[in-house]
Amino acid sequence: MHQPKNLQSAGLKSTTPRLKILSLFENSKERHLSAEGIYNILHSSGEDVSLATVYRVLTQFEQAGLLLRHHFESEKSVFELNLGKHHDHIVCLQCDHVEEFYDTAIEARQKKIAADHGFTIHEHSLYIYADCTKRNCPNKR
Amino acid sequence: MHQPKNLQSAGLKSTTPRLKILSLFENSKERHLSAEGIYNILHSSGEDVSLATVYRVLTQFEQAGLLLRHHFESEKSVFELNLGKHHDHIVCLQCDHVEEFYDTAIEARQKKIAADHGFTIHEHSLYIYADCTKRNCPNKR
DNA sequence: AATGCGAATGAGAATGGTTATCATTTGCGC
DNA sequence: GCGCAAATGATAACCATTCTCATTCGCATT
Repeated sequence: MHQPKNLQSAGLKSTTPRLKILSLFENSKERHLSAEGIYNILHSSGEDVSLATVYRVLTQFEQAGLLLRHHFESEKSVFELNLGKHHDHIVCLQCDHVEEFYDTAIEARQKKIAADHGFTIHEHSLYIYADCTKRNCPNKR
Repeated sequence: MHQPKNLQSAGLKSTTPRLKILSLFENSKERHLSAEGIYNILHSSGEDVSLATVYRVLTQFEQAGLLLRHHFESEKSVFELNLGKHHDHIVCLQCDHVEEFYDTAIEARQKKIAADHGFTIHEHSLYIYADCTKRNCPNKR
């Protein structure tokens, strides 16, 4: 019940722009997309959605729990489908490729550290910035 | 040799704006400051430094290794003196207070995870967003 | 201490990502 | 099919940050 399959169960009317953007996230092979990226993809496939609407829809989807927003080192926000499983990210500095990981030990340490400092964790973000040049860097920039 | 005491050893002329900003970081009790914050502090103490200069100096200091730049959840960059000891951050969502920590286990796990994925770590950022309301939240917003 | 020159600064314009405004259009219950 | 609230598109506005360019300053050299 963390990620509703359709828009109405998220309390959102099913409109053309929303459906297009949602299906983009579900079908694109790149899980992590920016507003501008989405706008460009839609326009290059002949779908006209205004940039303002892209931003509005992304924010709504985030609030509805459909999407997660990330702030990597670039200035723009990046979004991914919220599949309900928390994970952290490795971001390639060469090609912007993003890989996901989850580590029980890190999660546990964080909880303990926050507790030791008297805090209650709300959320956290862990981004590892790295080079994947020795591997097959998929989309060199 | 990681954090030069003065500007010339960092290859920077010692000018009034640079000296003021550096001493602000060295003397202010809040280690983490934004460009706007610095501008405001300087102006309320009668020191006139233009906002453009604040931004320029912060960027130069960062490149010289004097300062570290962080992107917390707010849209603006936050800086702190680079004392040469890496650490991560807990950011209070109530009052923006920042606390630092360092955990050997987390560092080790990160290195291992990156290696397992075939990456070479360049750097990483770990921010824990939390509530310190149960403690004495110093500057309620 | 006066000179000169490249670097630094200030004021304000410009930029890039994102949000707000408002007239027009659309989804959808009746 | 009607009607109205909600959603959209076009564009202006916003905010943090960077750029431009004329003026000023640090500092090495006389």
